[in-house]
Amino acid sequence: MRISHESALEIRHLQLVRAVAETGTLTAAAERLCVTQSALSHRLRELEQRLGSAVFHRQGRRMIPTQTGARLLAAAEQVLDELERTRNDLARLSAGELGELRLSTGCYTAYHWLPRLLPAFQARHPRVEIRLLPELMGSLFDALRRRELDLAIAAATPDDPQLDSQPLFDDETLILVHPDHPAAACGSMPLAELAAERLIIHGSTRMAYESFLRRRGIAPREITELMLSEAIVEWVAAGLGVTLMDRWAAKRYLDLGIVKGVSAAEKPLRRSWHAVTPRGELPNYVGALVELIRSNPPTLDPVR
Amino acid sequence: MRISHESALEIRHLQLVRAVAETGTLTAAAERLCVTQSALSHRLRELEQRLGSAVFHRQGRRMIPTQTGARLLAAAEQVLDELERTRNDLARLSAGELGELRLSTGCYTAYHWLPRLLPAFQARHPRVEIRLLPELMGSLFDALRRRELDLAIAAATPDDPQLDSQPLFDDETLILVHPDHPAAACGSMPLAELAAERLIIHGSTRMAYESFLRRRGIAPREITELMLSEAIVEWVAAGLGVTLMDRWAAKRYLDLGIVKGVSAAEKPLRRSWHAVTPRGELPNYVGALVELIRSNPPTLDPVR
DNA sequence: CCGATTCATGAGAAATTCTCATGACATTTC
DNA sequence: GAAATGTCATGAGAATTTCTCATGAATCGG
Repeated sequence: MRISHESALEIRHLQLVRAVAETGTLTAAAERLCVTQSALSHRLRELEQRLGSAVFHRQGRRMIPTQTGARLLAAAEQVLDELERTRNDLARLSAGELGELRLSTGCYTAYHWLPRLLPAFQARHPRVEIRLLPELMGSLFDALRRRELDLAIAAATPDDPQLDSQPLFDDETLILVHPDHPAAACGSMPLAELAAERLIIHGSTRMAYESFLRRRGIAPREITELMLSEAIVEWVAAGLGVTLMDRWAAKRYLDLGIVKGVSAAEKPLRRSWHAVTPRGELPNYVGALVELIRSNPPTLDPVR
Repeated sequence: MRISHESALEIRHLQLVRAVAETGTLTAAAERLCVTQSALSHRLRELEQRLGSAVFHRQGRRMIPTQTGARLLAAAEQVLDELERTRNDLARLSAGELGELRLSTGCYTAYHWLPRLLPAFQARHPRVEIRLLPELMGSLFDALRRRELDLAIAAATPDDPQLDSQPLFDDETLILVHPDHPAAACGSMPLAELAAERLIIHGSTRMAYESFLRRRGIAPREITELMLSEAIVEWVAAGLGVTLMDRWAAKRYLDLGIVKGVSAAEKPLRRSWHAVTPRGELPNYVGALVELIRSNPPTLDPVR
């Protein structure tokens, strides 16, 4: 059973107050609100009974706000305006014009190619804010499941019915060596030879590469971890070791000629990158960004 | 017939969003809002249908706001908080603790004695703002009828069923003369003798006094209008003429001895001041101020 | 003083919003 | 992995709210 309780102010009351205060009569307010005058009269009576005090003075045929009415009018303006703004924002949200896109790659890779795509994306979705989240609790996929993330770029595809995945682009991981390194001449290098090298590697990718090599039974002589790609390349260029780096991340340095990139001799180290999203309805701009990445896989060319 | 229309956001929806966002589940929210879980489930479904998009992600047994939900949550906080503030203010308004008291005397008289009463009034009604309105369209009584005024102090009582009136205090209007004036010695002066005098008078009271004298067939030799009581007194003290002034307004200058006050010889000029208010319910602090004035009629003594 | 306009009111219809009784699904526990 | 527990979803129908319609009463202006 539903108990009739001292229900508070309703939107309907605020609309009434504003319309009557602005038009000066119940009749005109009724027309504006598309109801009968009688309905508003009942509404007003109910409101005044609830409040226990008059909201309008009945001055002949005019309705003049009491002090109570004046305070209600102020509330009405504020509340109804906020609801109007909310309506607008929600419309833009569902049209995908407004929103937030929380993105992570779980490693440093996006820092290289994402900035190149942003101008094109922002041109199409000017009011969508892209937030690149570097640090997350647990794995990338957990964050997606917790809805703390809208999009993850990962080299692995998840086996989880709650997550959707689609391929973005393939890339080859090169071995970067000093130009005078023997492998530089022949253009490839057996992975096993890494055992004789010092491997210099980016901190954020260490785990991935280390386990990748371990699965092949390869243990580099020494692993040095640096947090800056440029520094890694300088070390390699100085002959202090070799590194593993995705082709498009390395391209800058290869063009400079200070290091050489060689493939793994057995077969190239290919990595397949995927866009992973939570299953279910997503803002359409998420799909738009994924499509933008797919159609403009990382290169150093400008994006149309 | 009532047409089912795309009604917008309701308070009820905002309460739902806030409660669910804060508690994390529909069930807990239902308990907080004192309805069944089923009711909230229906409400939420209806809201999502209206908006055309999900408000919460159903993540296992947790409800996580979507971007739409997040925007709604922001609106909910703002709107519900404003409604709470409104409730508070309305409660204080009807308790008379908060409000506005628009007061006018239609002439300058209140400037003399009202300030003396204000500290006592403000101590009892700290959040009531007194506004002294000097200029009004039409008469004082018209302003009351139009509800532009809460209280008028007038020497006349209105004959209008829409207005209430109650006596405040009586006062005598003195004739102020130069200490060497012949009337100063005997303490009174026939009104008729004003015909031989230059009457110096305050602009705001000119009309009242002039018609008062005319009704008695008295026309002063000359009338000079000044807008500052102090200036009027200085003129009288310089022997340039005489003036009419309420006793309590004149007391300051009488004490200084620079002018003398005498009564009308026929009988003292008594004026009966009244508090006039619009009929109907009034904030109780209006009555409080009237009572304060009645129990502390104008003197120059401090008010308890 | 009459006609036009306005707010108020009562009765009953219409629409909304709830509760109750379940079902379906996920998570935790043993 | 089955049972126990807790969650949201759903359909039907009751309870409540809120409206419309048909008037009455009061005010205003010529």
